[in-house]
Amino acid sequence: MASTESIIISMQQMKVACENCSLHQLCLPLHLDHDAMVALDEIIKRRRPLQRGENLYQSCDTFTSIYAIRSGSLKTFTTTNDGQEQVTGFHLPGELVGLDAITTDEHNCTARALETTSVCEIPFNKLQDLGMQIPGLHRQLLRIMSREILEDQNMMIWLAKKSAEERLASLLLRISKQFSTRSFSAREFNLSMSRTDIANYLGLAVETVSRLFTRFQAEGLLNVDRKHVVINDLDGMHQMAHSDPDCTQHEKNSLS
Amino acid sequence: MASTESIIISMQQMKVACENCSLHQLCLPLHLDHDAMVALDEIIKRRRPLQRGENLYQSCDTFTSIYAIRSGSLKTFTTTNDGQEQVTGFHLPGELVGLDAITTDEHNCTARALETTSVCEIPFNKLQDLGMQIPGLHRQLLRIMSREILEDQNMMIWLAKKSAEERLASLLLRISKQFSTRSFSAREFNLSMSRTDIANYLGLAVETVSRLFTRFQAEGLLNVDRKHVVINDLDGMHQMAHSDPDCTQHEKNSLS
DNA sequence: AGCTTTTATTGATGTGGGTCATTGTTGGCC
DNA sequence: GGCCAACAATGACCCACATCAATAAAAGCT
Repeated sequence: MASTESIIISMQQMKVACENCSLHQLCLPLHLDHDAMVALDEIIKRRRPLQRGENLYQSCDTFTSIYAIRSGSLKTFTTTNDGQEQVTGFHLPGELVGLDAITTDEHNCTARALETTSVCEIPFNKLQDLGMQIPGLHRQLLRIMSREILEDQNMMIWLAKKSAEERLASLLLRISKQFSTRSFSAREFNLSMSRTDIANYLGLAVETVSRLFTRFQAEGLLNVDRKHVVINDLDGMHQMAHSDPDCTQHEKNSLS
Repeated sequence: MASTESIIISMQQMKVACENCSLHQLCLPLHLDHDAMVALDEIIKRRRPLQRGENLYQSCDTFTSIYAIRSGSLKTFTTTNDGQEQVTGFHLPGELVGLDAITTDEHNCTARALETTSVCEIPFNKLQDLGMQIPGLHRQLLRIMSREILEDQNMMIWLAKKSAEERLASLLLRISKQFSTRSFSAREFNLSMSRTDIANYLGLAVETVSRLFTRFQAEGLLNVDRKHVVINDLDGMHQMAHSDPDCTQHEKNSLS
């Protein structure tokens, strides 16, 4: 019995090794050799999955680690000084969170699971040490942060310039693209976040988001039943978002 | 005559050395020893100042360097696929620009001088090499990028949640703070950017910005004559912006 | 199951700020 | 100096989206 259990454990360990992880080219798209991968693997802490509503970290927590999302999803939000919650992002598998805390040594937002979510914890100090040994790792880290800056700037443009329908369409397309990158359907998925979170994130009222879903459905762009979304007309959605289909053209860069 | 000239040149060189630069704790707030400072100094290229309207780099230019602003100011902007210009930021002395290009190896926005502006060019590859030698430099770079992410996220919150008057008040306070950090007046300064740029950046119409200036003046918060601004009531401005006076609370972190 | 709480939808109404149009102001240039 | 181009200010009007209010439908909880 004990031996059976140990076999199970080792299989799980194998399964969660970075080298075998289907996401490793998403979270750290770096061509590491076997030894480097093992080294990276060794500093990563596995944790039990977070339940819906549980916090990965909270605002003002001391910064120690960044986190790669393996499955599930998170929202990050800050609380403004008048007590209002502001969602700063939704984070899907393959993304890193916590990068914004490096500068302050404490977290500036709270990361909360939107569903059962498992993450890899990467202690930042150890990652730094590893950067001394693995050439290119530092540069890769900078690349990832640079990409985050770029994405945030794109988000700023959306918020400054785009109408309600463009914002919602853009968000749905971003989610759709994320699913298809992970070999899931780009057309059919479940939203893990509430209408309130979506509205908050997009800077809109809940009612507006609700009405937009209804309208998109009336126009035949999608079918929606609560969290379940089926996009019928991806091209139409792109037109609605007024972004060219390949909205992430910067991802096709040739990695060094 | 030749000797006099060589003396002048060496004095200029001394003046622009990082070690003597009054901004070095702004652009790279790292406690480097003399040797490290000299090493950093050696990789930095000086260039002739940019004239108003000149581009430091353009969208799609190959990324080679990041730039620290010594004096003057820049705007960065992208051109959306329908040909519209979108200002993504105003950059004042002590700030680094070009960080968002690391991930793509080419620039994603254009940086244009709003007035006569001088910058230090820091070749990125050499900076990386230097990072191998100077402990803490890499971490410092990550810190700076992390801060940029944080600031962009704050900007996203403004755009998503704040009213027109809050946005303009916040921008004016940010500029005011920047001047006071450099030991200039926090109350009186000249805006280097046009109303159109301000409006574009804040996601507002020019007319709205114009009306807001008029209203702020009528309410006694400030006096404005074209580009010249005198803030009469800093506290009132902070109330208008609905941000606690120390809107950059994360900057008071104890650097390692 | 029945209760309460949370979340989503839909309609009626109001308003902040966009759009359009006009005029005033400043600065560059011949 | 006078002309022109860019920039700024102000008013009239309008619409996208917020707000308020009521209802419906899930989701928890005991």
